[in-house]
Amino acid sequence: MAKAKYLQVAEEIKERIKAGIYKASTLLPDQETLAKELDVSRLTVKKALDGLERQGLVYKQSGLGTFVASQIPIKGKNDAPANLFMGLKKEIGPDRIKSKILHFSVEFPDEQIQANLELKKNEPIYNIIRLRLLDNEPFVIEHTFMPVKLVPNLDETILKDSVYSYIHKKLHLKFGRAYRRILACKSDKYDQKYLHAKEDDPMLELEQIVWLTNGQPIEYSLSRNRYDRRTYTIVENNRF
Amino acid sequence: MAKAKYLQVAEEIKERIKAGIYKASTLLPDQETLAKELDVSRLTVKKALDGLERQGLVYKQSGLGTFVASQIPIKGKNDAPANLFMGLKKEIGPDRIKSKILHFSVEFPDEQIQANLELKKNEPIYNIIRLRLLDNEPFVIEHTFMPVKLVPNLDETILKDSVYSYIHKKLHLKFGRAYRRILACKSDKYDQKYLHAKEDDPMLELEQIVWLTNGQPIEYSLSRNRYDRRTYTIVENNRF
DNA sequence: CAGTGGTCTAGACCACCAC
DNA sequence: TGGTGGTCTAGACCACTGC
Repeated sequence: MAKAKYLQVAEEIKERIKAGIYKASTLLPDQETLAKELDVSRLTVKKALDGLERQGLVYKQSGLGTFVASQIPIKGKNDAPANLFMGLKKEIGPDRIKSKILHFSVEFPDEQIQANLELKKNEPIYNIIRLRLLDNEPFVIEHTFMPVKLVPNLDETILKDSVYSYIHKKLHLKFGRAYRRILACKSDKYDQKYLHAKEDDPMLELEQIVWLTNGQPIEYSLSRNRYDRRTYTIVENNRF
Repeated sequence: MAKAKYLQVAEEIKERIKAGIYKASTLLPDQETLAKELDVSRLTVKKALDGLERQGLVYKQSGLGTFVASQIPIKGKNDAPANLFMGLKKEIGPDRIKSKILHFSVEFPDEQIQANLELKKNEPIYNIIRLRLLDNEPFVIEHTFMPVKLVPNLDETILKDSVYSYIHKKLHLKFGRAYRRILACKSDKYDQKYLHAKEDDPMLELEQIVWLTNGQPIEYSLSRNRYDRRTYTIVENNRF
């Protein structure tokens, strides 16, 4: 089955913006015209534009039309979108990311993990600590907890490769939603040893719970970044 | 004019979840049933549920139904949603927030501000630094730049009260989208003096550009928080 | 006033899931 | 196989904007 029409339409319009056919701060053709040209209904065009508006690529003004949004001037090289559902390998590229396993065990969950992953006390979890290297430089320490029952047969090979790809492609599970918290904190011994953070260097931490589309929590994790290597970004639209 | 039906429906369903009529991890009535009960079309119900799904309150499974999402177990007292379009006064409550103006001037913008606010070099800006106090305790330092042409007649009274409320209620301008960056950094003299941060205390900074619904940038700002007083949270859904 | 996007409807067909 | 949500259509009316 092909992708939904509204996604194809969104893709097409996105391409045209990228290609410069529709230029920044100018009007797009109106929804009716686009609908006729692309041979879909107006509602399908609107749905596509709604998606692009949420992504910040266009904005609409009732009574006027739909405009291409201006470029964002403060993009930085350490920026990472805070709303992604993918692993580092996919985000940055498999060639640039290497992983070193600092800890890998199976345990019974303590009370906090039981609550975060909705588990009973005798349902085992993986306790994983990985150092991720970007271009062979220490980058992030990821501390991950996952229920064994949802991710069977996890091993060192998968941990070195890509856990997310294993979950998606082998187990055919899909991520649904996530709750994330971003905070600053002081560096600990681990950060100093593995990320070469100094004692008075701040750390940027991302704490998250990820749920599958069927509502089951599959991951609770903490990612600790050096403050000079990572920033998190959010594109937000007031209309939704 | 009353609010759109799909927003009223969303509100109604939200209330029922809060009231416990629909309980966590259980099925909602199907869309057709809800549509009949609330006397709207099925599409209107779906639109309402889409909104609630984006907010993380429910999740849908094709073929099964719509479920009430489980409670989030890691909510903390310093959590602030990273996707809000409102001032501190409205977020936390006007009684608990006080503001002290540390700096207020009108200037020509430097090159960075010109780029961030899409201004020419002779279009003046406000340069505002405010210390915000929560329950009379130092909380955030906000450094804000706004074009004078979009926000005329700004004065100390408004700065002490609520800039956002002035922009919305007096000037009738609406925020459209925002690009935000969250980062950790070291404390500077200002943080130490006004937020009583220690020299080796990390800071959590939010940098953002906010656009109006008509595409004009209205604000570039930096909010500096003590690491132990603020965390930013994001609810994200993989489907959108 | 004309043109734009926003909303809403009834009806149809499809994909997905449990049984 | 039956019931669920996902998509799509044609058509209608409304609200907002600039002229």
